[in-house]
Amino acid sequence: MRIATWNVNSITARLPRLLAWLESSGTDVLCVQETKTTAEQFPTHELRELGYESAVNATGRWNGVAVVSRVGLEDIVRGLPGDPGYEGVEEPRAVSATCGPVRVCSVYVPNGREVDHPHYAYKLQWFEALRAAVADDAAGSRPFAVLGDYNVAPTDDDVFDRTLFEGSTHVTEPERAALAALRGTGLSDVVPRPLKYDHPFTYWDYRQLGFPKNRGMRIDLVYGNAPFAKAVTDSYVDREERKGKGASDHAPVVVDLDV
DNA sequence: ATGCCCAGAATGTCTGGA
Repeated sequence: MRIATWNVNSITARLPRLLAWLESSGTDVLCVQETKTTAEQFPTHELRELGYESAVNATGRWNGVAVVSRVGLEDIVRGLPGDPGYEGVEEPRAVSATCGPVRVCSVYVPNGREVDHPHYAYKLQWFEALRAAVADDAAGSRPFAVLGDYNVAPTDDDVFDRTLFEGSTHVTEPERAALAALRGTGLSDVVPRPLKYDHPFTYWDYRQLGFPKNRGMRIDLVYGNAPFAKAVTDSYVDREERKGKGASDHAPVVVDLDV
């Protein structure tokens, strides 16, 4: 089984590339982030024509997540129990589903903006809600993974130049502690192999030749429980999808499983 | 070559992204 996660930065803008990539890559289950649509605008019908069902949690121009599967889609849970919300509004940042033998949770963790911004406190609160929400599945015997845009670089090697990130979100100790707490439920980081260069970056800024200069970050992560991790046969970043006109600023992370 | 922000809502110019 081939599972992937991809922050598409608008599923409407990305639809031609998304449909082509699903077919060419042979992906069975795709966790999507930043759909930037309402649920009604989500391309459910186009995906169904390719043989994929969709579980969508989306409300408009910001955020939005989905699980797209051609191997079954059951027990859909939209949102996160205990989601703290931002400025009184719960945002569409999580959706879970069971796809054949595997359960997945597609997440779009809040950005945080600046360390002294309320959005940063919200980010840490959201991580704690995620930890609590996935603890049972993480400890279970069924293969389970939380896949998505975590908006945290787990180590200094996961950014192209650590000195440029001092004082910024995505690299702070509390954010990395939140990742460690999540791993503490029984999840481990399924680190992909890079297809080029030394580090498996998953995001490159659109500006200033970020991608050609490989000024990237690894912030799209796959955290799998022990049965999931044991089944992994390969994992890589499909950086080809970051190339050319009409690309997202994130590349898909692909995981192959023997399940 | 992988190439010097993009998307959405809106129609001028913000917000958000990381």
